[in-house]
Amino acid sequence: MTLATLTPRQRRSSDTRKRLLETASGLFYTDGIHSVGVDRIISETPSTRATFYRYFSGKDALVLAHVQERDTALRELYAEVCSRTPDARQRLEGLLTGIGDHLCADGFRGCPFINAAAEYPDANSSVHSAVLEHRAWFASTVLKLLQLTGIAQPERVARRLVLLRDGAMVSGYLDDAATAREDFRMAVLSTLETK
Amino acid sequence: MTLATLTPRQRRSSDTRKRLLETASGLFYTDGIHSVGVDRIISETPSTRATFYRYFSGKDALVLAHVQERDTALRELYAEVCSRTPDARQRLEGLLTGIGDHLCADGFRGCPFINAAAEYPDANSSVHSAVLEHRAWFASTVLKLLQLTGIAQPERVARRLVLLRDGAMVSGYLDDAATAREDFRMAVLSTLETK
DNA sequence: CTGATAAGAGAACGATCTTTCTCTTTTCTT
DNA sequence: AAGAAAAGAGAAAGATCGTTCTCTTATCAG
Repeated sequence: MTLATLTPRQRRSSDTRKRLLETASGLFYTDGIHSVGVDRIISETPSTRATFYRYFSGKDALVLAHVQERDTALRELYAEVCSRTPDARQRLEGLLTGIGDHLCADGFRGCPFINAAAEYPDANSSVHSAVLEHRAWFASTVLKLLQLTGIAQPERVARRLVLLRDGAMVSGYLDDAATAREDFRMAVLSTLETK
Repeated sequence: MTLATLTPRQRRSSDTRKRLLETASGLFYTDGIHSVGVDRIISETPSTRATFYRYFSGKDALVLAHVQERDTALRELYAEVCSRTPDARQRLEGLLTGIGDHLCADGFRGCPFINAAAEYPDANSSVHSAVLEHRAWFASTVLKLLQLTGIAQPERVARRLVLLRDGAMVSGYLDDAATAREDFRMAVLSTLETK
């Protein structure tokens, strides 16, 4: 359903929901999920409790929407990269340098999926499952790119790159971000070198 | 102060505190810090509220003690490794294979420091600072070992190994642990190869 | 044995959090 | 213009959490 098919009332509704979700997602990311209460989300949107519970069945649904929204945002960002660069090798480089730049961006506080998984250890949790789904998408995306570039042992290299990405996310958050970016860049280069 | 210098009463006291801390540390690690209340810790120790607040000024102090206890435990574990193997190269290998094995151990739920940092993003927090302190110790430990082995560019290699460790911790938690161990092992080997 | 200290047991307070509810106002549709 | 849908405003219930408190029992020291 595109935006044009919506009535103005429905568009207003979806805007309200989007605003609530954006506020929540930002607060969840910067302050941690369990540390942010519904009251704070509502008071900072601005909106009201009744409106919030009209769009979300509860906080659990909001947290799940937060993780899924981050997931779709990254998928769309990657789709943009693909639309600009048809070459697989360039797509891969754009993806990896994008990750490195992300570490140094303002307000970077680590990987939202890793952080969410830390707060939701139960593998049966819908939030935890959403994290695993995103990770599966990312891993398969990297693998496909490597297969297209014709690199040797694409599965092994793909897992190595994902490992480096996770480490860079942690290091960019808890160590110096610029150093983490450079270390990640160097590690990626030596990984992609023919061995 | 050794155990022999304590009076029996003091020994009993420190046992009670230790029991409370061990229960809390286990629950914090497996279920997340904000998800575990004081009531649950007390009911599972077993102990009572009054006793708990005799040894800890509050939950914040308990959380900090949890992180610090994990830190000292790892430092002591490393000291044991050092006492067994005097060679720096063997110490490094013991440290790295120990990390890999740790990923596959029962009840592994990721790095307790990374997880704690996800729940305490405020850099001024005592918990967050304790995480950074542990990471600084680990990074300097790896660097010293590399310097003793006489490897080229020890700072660069040390940062690479820490990056791989962080990635392995995340992957061991959210992906297949055995695969993460093997990927970590291979990445370490290619990092330590002379280039 | 006696006093002091530690721990067990549980009530209770205040704060916070999630959720539900009612009432009013605004906005869009017909 | 009239009715319907959405959002604002705020009270309040119900649960949980962190904390403090009193009272009793067990244990060790002198």
